[in-house]
Amino acid sequence: MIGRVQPSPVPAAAAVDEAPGAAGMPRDPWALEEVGVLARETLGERVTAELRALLVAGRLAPGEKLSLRRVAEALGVSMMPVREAVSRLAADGALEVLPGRAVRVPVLTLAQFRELTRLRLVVEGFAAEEAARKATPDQLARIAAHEAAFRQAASAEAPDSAGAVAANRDLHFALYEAAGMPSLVEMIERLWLKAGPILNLDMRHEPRRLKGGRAMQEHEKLLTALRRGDASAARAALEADIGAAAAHIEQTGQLKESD
Amino acid sequence: MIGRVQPSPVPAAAAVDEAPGAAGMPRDPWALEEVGVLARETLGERVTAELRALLVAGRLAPGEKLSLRRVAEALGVSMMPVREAVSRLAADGALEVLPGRAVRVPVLTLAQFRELTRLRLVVEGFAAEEAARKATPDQLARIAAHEAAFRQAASAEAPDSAGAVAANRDLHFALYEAAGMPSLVEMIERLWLKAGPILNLDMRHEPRRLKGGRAMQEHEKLLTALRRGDASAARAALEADIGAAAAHIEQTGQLKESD
DNA sequence: CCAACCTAACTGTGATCACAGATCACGACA
DNA sequence: TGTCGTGATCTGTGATCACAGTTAGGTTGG
Repeated sequence: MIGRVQPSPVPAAAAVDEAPGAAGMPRDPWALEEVGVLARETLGERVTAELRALLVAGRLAPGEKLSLRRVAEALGVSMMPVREAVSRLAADGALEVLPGRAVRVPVLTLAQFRELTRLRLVVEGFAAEEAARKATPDQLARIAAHEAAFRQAASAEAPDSAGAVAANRDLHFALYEAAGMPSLVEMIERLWLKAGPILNLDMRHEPRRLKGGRAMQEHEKLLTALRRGDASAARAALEADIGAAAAHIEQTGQLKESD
Repeated sequence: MIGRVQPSPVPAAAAVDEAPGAAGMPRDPWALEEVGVLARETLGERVTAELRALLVAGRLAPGEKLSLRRVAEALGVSMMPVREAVSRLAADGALEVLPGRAVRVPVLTLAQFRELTRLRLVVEGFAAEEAARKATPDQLARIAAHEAAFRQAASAEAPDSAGAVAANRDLHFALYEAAGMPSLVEMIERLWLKAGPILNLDMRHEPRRLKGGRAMQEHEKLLTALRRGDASAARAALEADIGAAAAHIEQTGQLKESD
């Protein structure tokens, strides 16, 4: 069910407020150069972003079926933008459309999950190395902030599972963006889109499980490695983090056995 | 212009002939299990595949503008499937849709091309290692066949540029599929989709340029490494192949300087 | 009481229409 | 002669309608 979608479908096209009215009297050419191109966000992109967020956050469970019409109704838009969004996500493998049936969140095979994990180790490990070499102090501070947020959310008396998931995601992607390679970040986003539903669904379900303690350790090692500019240590810490999470998922047995 | 699109737009829906008529009298249940689900290919997927093929083959030049209506007319379909195809390809970065203007093949910045090359070295290098470990004799034979085809097409008196491009693509992807990791292959396809237009447009333009000789050397080294199961040698050969091609592209100066 | 059929609701897919915005070319004014 | 305004044309985007296929539920026959 898509019922509990983010409750802000109505003010859809109200985000582009800074349109500078008419362009009458260009007396001050400097001011016009600073406004940027005011990127118009199409409805389809908006729906795509919405679904992506739900997927990486694990709020759409594997096997859950989606209906174009219901999603459209829930988001207050026509069926058209939803079709576009689903097309894109299906092309990425983040959703799958059964032949004549419905569109649903893919359920990963054990083999598929293991392949995904190996790819994450290769790609995200490379990103960690690169980030260790090129991260600026400002970026380091931002990563540290997310690490603190994760620690607080995960180690509190009443663990904030949603907050931990979000902080973990922010931490990782702050790291990856520090590598300064946009296409690499997109690549990793695609991997997370596929693995997100299981990974974060589980993390949301049992918040403080060994994932918590282990993740915090590795995050700390990662930070010190980044501060020293030690690429291989950063890679090792990140690989340990990914590996620990993957091992935990595997032993919960939420994965399909064969094809 | 989409004018010189593959000249087979008319027999579009004529490929799914093996529909077993009516399902009257299921006397032989065994036969029914073998037919598979006869994957119905939707029109949108067909158009997507068509455009993908054009892109990786370099038959759509960077900066070339596409029109949904013209592509639809050229392919003999409605505008709808083309929209879906363009949406998917745009999500992959293989096409880009300017805000209010048109959809066009992206023109890579020098920096973007270098990033893409680095990612290819990481990902395709990993695939080569994995293939060296797990390739079966049958897969090795297939790779060798493509290598022979490339050699013949590239070293002939009148070089067959289109054939060389196709053989090169087949060779590489036979290698990557030998790694036995489907998601990895998809990942590499996405990279080729982005880099294909420049890479193969150039290869098509000047067929026997140093790219030819160098590529054949590295392909040969790659094959011997695969036969020995030498993972690091296979990676080295592939990296040399990619690096040589990339260096050649850079020195032709077809890339935008900044953003 | 169980199984098989049959109907009604719902699925994604494709086509067509409507619309705001951008592009481009022609023509008028300075 | 150079430059700006202006209208026709074409762009992608979104909505609505139509359709074939599937699914699920209720009913009927055994």
